[in-house]
Amino acid sequence: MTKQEAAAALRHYAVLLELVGEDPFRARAFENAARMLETQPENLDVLIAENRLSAVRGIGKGVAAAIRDLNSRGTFAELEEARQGVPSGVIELLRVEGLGPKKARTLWKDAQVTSLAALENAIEAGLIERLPGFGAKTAQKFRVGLAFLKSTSGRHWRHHAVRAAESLRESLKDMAGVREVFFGGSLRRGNETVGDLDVLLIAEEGQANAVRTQVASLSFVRWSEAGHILRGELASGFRVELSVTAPDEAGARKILATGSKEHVRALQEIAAGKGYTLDPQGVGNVLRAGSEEQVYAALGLAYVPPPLREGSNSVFEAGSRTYPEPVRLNQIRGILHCHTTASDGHHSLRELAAAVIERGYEYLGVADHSQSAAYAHGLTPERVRAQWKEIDELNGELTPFRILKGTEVDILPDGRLDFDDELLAGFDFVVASVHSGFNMSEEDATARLCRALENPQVDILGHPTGRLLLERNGYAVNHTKLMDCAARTGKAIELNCSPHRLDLDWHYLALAEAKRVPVPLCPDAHHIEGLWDIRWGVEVAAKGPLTAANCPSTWSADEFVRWCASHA
DNA sequence: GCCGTTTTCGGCCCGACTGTTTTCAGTCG
Repeated sequence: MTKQEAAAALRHYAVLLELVGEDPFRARAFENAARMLETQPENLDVLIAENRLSAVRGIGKGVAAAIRDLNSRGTFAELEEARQGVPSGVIELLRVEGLGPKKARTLWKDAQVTSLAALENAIEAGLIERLPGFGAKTAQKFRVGLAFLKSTSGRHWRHHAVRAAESLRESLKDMAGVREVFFGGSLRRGNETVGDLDVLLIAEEGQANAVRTQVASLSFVRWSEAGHILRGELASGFRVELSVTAPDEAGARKILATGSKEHVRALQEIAAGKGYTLDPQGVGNVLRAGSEEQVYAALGLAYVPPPLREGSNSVFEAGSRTYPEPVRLNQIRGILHCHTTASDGHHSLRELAAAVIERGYEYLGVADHSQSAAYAHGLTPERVRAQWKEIDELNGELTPFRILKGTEVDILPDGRLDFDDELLAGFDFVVASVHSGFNMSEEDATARLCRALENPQVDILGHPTGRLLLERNGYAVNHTKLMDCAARTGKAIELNCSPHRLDLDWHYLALAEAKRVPVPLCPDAHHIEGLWDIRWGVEVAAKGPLTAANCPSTWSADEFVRWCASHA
C-alpha cells in the first residue's frame, strides 16, 4: 500500500467517526496523522520496516498499529467496524457544499436520508426545513449544491485521470498484436477535468480481432456491452471506452477519439462536402492514413494541435494559420508561490529549496500566507522579517541558487491588503489572493480584485476566481475588466497549477496573451510533491496557448525581480 | 488519538460567515 492510500483510509475513518458522533478530536487526530504520513519523504514499507511510524509527529501507538494493518491486509479492525455502522450514501452527502458531518448525521438519524437521491426527494417534499437547525435557506443551498454535483457527475480531476490512464497503459501495451496504446478525449486535449478514458488500441496488420478478444477478457475491467466499442469501468471508478483499429485507419480514428465533439463535427461537414466519410462506422478511402496530419492534409486543412481542438471554429484551411508554441515544462526556470512550515506548508525553506535545486531549477519564490489567514497560521510582520533573515542566510549558502522573498497576501473584503505598503515593499514579489468573503456579486468581486491590482506593491493576482474544480465554482469575475485592469497596471495573473484549481481558466489565456498580461505557472505547493503540480499547469496552458515569453516562470530570477520592481 | 509535561490529563488552528434562533451551532478556509 502507498502512503497516499493509507492516508486516504485514515481520512475515511475520521469521516466515519464524525458521522457516528464520536469525539471530534479523535477524528481530527486521524486526519492529522493522514496529512503527516503523506508528507513523509520515505515510502510506507521503509517507515514500517525501520519501525519509524511512531516517530512521525501526529502518529502515536494507535494510529501506527492501524497503518501497519492497512499495509499488511488493506484495512484495520476499527475501520471495518465503523463502516458497518454508517450507510455508504451518508458519506456521499458530505459532497454537498454547506453540508458537513453534523447536518449529515441529523439527516440520516432524524429524516432517514441516506443517499443524494433521498436528499433531493426530501428537499422537494419540504421535509428538510422542518428539521431542527435547518431552514428554507439551508434547503435552497443544498438544492444548488446538488445541481452542481449533478453537473460534475462522472468527471475526474486531471491528475487522477492521468494516473488511471498510465496504469491502464501498462496493462495493455505488452498485449500480443498491440502496436500502440493511444489515449484521446479530454485527457489528450489537456482539459482540467476528464470524463471517460477514451482508449484506442492500434493493432498490428490483421490482428484487430485477436486484440479485441484479449481486451474483452481482461479481468480488472467490468465490460458492460459488446459492439465495435468496448465500454467498461475500472475499479477506480473511471469509465473506459475502448476501440481497436487497424494501422491504416489510425489517423482518422485518433482524430475521432480525441474530439472535441464540435471539432469533429466541423471536420465531418468538410469531409462530407468533399465526398469523404469520417465516421466511427467507417472511414472513407481517401482518409485511410496512419497519421492525423495526413487526414487533415487530405481535407485541405491545417493540422490542429490536440489542446486547441475545442469548439466548432477550431478548423482552418491549410496554410491559413500558424499556432504559437505553448510553454514547455523544460522551459520553466523558477518555482513561484509555495508555502513553508511558517504558514500552512509541510516543509521548511531549506527542504523546499533542496528539492527545487535537485530538479535543476534556478530559483524558488516562497509566498506564505499573511496575518489575517489565521487558519493557515499566517505570518505577522515580525515573523515576515524573521523569514527574510533566514532567506538571506540560506541564499548566502546556496548561491547561485536563489530564494525569492514573497508573500501571498490576503485581499481584504474591500480590496485593501492584509499588510501595509511599507512591509510589502520589502518583498521581492507579492501575490495577492482572496481567501474569505466568497459571497460577492460579479461587480463587487471584480472591483475588489482590481483595487488590489492597483496597489503598486502587488505583482501577481493569485487564483483569480477561487474555484475548486468539481467542488465549487468560486466567485463570478468579469474577466475582460480584470484583464484590462492587469494590462493597465502592468500586473500578472497566475495560473494556479494545483490540479484542484487550475485557475486562471484556460479560456482566458488567449485574452491574457493578446493584452500582454503575463501568466506565471504557480504550483501553490504546500509540500514537496506539490511543487511538481506545475506539470498540470503546463498541460492546460497549451490550450491558450500560453507562450514561454509571456510566462514569468520561464524568466531568470533577475528578469522576474526586475519586472516586479518596474511597476512598484 | 496525540502531545507535552508542573508525568497523568487538559487542550487540540481560529475567526468569519451564515442561518437559525433569540444566543449559538455548523461549515469553511
